[in-house]
Amino acid sequence: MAEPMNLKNVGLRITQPRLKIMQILQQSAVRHLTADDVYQQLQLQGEEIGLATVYRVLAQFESVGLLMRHNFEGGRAIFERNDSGHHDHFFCVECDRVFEFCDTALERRQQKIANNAGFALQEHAMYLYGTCKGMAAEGICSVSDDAPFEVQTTAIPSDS
Amino acid sequence: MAEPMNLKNVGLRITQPRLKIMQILQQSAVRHLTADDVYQQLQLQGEEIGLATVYRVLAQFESVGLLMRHNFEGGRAIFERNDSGHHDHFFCVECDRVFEFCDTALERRQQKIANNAGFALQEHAMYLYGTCKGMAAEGICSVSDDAPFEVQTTAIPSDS
DNA sequence: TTCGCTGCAAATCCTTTGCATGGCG
DNA sequence: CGCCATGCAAAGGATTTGCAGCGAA
Repeated sequence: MAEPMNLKNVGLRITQPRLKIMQILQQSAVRHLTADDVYQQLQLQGEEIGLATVYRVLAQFESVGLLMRHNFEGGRAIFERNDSGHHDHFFCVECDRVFEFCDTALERRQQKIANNAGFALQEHAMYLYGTCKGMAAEGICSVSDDAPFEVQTTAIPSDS
Repeated sequence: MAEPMNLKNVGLRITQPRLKIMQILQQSAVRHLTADDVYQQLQLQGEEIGLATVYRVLAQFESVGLLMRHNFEGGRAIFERNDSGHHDHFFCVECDRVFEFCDTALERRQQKIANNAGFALQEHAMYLYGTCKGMAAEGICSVSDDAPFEVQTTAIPSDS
């Protein structure tokens, strides 16, 4: 994966709108963006790219695996670049931010549940909803999307 | 919980539309319904209840805990009666059915992850995607929505 | 040049809301 | 009888689509 996000690699014609949108996705410190977020960024940069094109390009990027589309609560789709391996999400209902984590014990447990039930597990999505540390302590969110919170715990017994 | 779904118990005025909608929710073999599914059922039964009322009543039922609202993929809200305790969902990508399960070890693990990170966990949603037992074995789904598959495992070590 | 891509606007889909009427308590 | 609830229609927000012109290969 030397070139994780390359238009040629996925068979899409190279156009200005696609290049610009990809640039925004790659450079954004915030990993979780709505279509409108991308559109706003384009406008800030003076680009004359229509919202319809943003939707079309994001859908194309998703279909070739460059992006993942999430459907959190609230109805709007959230796009995330697909370059950092699997992880789950924590959504702060107070500050509306999305944090990421990955817990291998949790992953193993999911696999085991599927196995026990005779299900062939392909993938999963887990969303935790609650209040983040900063919101609870001071009424403001203290964690930025730039440095998303991560949990990588592995060895804690499940029945602790 | 002798009367798990009773309008009086939750302080809602008893009206025909609410009674009819509750009846549909209670009698439906399929536990996961969209607002339009409910509306279609009402029309089949010859009821003159507007779609707006369906949405309003479902929202009220949700706010008093009779229903849960899910936002699966696809943008439309899915409502489910809240009479069987918390559970997570397994989607069979072959037969498009939804199964339910609840695993306490998984629940504990989620709580622990949140605790470690300083998050106040309010709720969560977990969706496993894969192929169900029947599909894998015979090409048809062997489990009906009427008798949803359940996993209640509790004591399996997380590091198996 | 060719055919895919884009912008714009209109169309869809799902859901919510305003308002006058109707029905529960 | 007083209000809350409902039906209808219209508004709203997110996303998709039709179509003529533009641009990459």
